[in-house]
Parts: sequence; C-alpha cells; structure tokens
Amino acid sequence: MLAAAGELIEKQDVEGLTVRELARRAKVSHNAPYRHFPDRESVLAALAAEGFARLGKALEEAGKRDPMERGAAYVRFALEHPQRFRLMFGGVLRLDTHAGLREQASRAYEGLVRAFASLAEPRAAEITAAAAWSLVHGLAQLLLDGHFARATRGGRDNEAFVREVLSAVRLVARSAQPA
Amino acid sequence: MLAAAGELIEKQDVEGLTVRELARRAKVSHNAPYRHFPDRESVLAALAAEGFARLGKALEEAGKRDPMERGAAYVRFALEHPQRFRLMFGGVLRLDTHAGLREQASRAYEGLVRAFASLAEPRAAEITAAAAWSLVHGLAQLLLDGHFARATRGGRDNEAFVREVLSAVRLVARSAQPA
DNA sequence: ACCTGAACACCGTTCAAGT
DNA sequence: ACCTGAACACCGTTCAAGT
Repeated sequence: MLAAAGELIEKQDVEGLTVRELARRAKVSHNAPYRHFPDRESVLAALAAEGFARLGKALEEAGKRDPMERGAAYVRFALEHPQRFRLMFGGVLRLDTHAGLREQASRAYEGLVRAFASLAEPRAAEITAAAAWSLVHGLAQLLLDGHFARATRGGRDNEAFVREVLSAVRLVARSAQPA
Repeated sequence: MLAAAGELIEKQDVEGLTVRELARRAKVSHNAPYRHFPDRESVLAALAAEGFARLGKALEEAGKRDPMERGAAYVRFALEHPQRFRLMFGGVLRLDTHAGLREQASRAYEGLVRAFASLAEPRAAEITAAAAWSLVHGLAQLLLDGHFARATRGGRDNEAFVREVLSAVRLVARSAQPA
C-alpha cells in the first residue's frame, strides 16, 4: 500500500497523490486506504518518513568520512527524487503534527551535519555545520527549481557545478574562527 | 482581486487558496475570478510574481552595498512571509509554464547575487555568488521548517543566528580562488 | 482487512442567459 | 465586468451493511 503511494509520488507531484487514485492503483476500493492511514496527510507523512530514512542511508553510504561526498550525495538525492524531496522539505507537511517525523528528519541529516562539523575547529563546529548544511540544502533546492541559468553554471554539467560550489564548504570550515 | 488573494495566502497556506474562497472574500460570485485569471494556477503565478517584486525591493532597500545586509533581508523576507516564500520557491509552481515568471524571479535575486559576487575575486565571482546564494536560501528554508534545534542555535535568537551563519559567506568570498 | 454503495460538503471549471 | 443558476467530474471522508 505504501509502495503504491511511493510509485504515485515519483510519477506525479504531491498534489497528484489522492486517496482515491491510490486505491485505484492498488486495485482496492476507494475507502480501503483508510484501513491503513487515518487520512491523506498521514500517507504523505509516511512517505516523508520513508524519504528521510533513505536520505540518511544514502548519506552514510556516500564516503564514510568525506564530507564533500556526503554533500554531493545530498544534492543527488534531491535531484533524483524531486517530488520526494519537496514533500520532505517543501513545507507541504508541518513536521510537528506527525509523531516522530521530526526525529526521523534529524536522524537523516545528522550524518551530514557531523561530517561538516568535523571540518572546523571544535568551537566553531556548530555554526560551520549549519552554514554548510544550509549551502547544500539551498543548492539542491535552487537547482531543482532551475534557478541557475546556463550562464551561471558556465557550461558545466550539474555534477561538476555542484562539486565546485561545494568546495566553498571547505573554505568556510578552514577559515572559521571560534566565536 | 489580487489583493484579496494576497490576504488569503498570508493567513492560510497555498493549498487553502481556492478560487471559490477567493470569490467569497471578494464578495463576488464563484465564477467571477475567471474574468481575471484563466485558472487557479494563474492566480498563484500572479502572487508569486508579486512576491518576487517585493523580495527584489526588500533586497535593494537593505543596505545598498553591504551583501550581509542583503542576505539578512532575504532570510527575513522568508520568515515574515512563509507562505509567499513557499509559493515562490517551494516547487508549487513550475516557473517555465508561466510567461515572464522566471525573468521576474531572476530580477529579484539579481541584486543579491551581484552583491555577493563583488566580494570575491572576479574570476571566482560566479561560483562564490552561487555558493552564497545557496547558503542564504537554504538557511531561510531550513529555518522556516524548524530544522535547527535550539541546541544548534545555542540559545541565540533567529536574527543573531542568521548573522552568525552569514558570516560564513564572507569567509567563502575571502578565500575563494579563481578556477 | 477488505467489499459495495450511498452520501456529504467541497473543489475547479464550464456552460447558458441575463444586466 | 459582473450576475444567477445549473452542471460535470473530481476530491476527502464517513457511514451502513456485508464477506
């Protein structure tokens, strides 16, 4: 059932995921989904939770130590699963209204934040990590929406562009002074 | 009419803006809005366009030269108009399907990008600007969704936290080497 | 844990006919 | 540039009664 919802969201956008369409795909009656989820929003919350778990795994598998690899993996996840990413971070869901969702989110990017923090001096670690994560997240979001013109990317493909922008993270970490 | 739509979006979320509710607020019949907009999505596109114009103005009014002030203004705009910001950057609208919208978006953040670019050496300007913009944008988005725990913010209020993270932008610019 | 089938209040959108 | 009023296909959600 959740798998069917997953397929739906990959093809269509979040708004296209309706309870009734979900039932059709699963070849069950229009109200059968309510045996599994109290309402539509809970379906979305479950998909978001699944997304956070996958993002967390993708980050851990990408270069055990190298923060740059993790940053690149974060952006790659967003570009490969645009609708899922949007569901997770696009404000579609208020995280606090779904039990445990916020914790799952934290766990997902905790690996990224820790990696970034390790680049900086201990006393500057938290701000550095916050800045690095912001950079990576914003980069993903702006790329998704197509806000970087070809001119800005300068003929580079996405992957190369991402790596070049990510190099800024290293600069931040190296130069960061304890507060 | 557009003003009524603006009010609606401030209070409710984007999904709560329905054509019929819009008509009710404007005290016109349920199909009167179609005299002004071809469909619901065009209403959203108009609101987004208006948002880009306001963001552009806010950026220009915030410190003519100082890129840090502009960055802070960007984040402030997002936090003060969360639903509008989400409409503009949350993937609700595909920018390319609405004539001129992408151009209006570019014009809005062009002032920010130029300010950031001026911090770096000419040959590193574009990447630096892209990194800085990504950082500011990601910071706004993550703050909006409440992803920075009190622990991370370390007791700082939002404004102070933003300024501290933004200081990373200066580090990037200062250290950036031409490609 | 599903089904059928009906129902309710709500959508977006499109008519026809009127001022 | 609006109106009334009807209509269509679609929602989310909730029943009642059945297997």
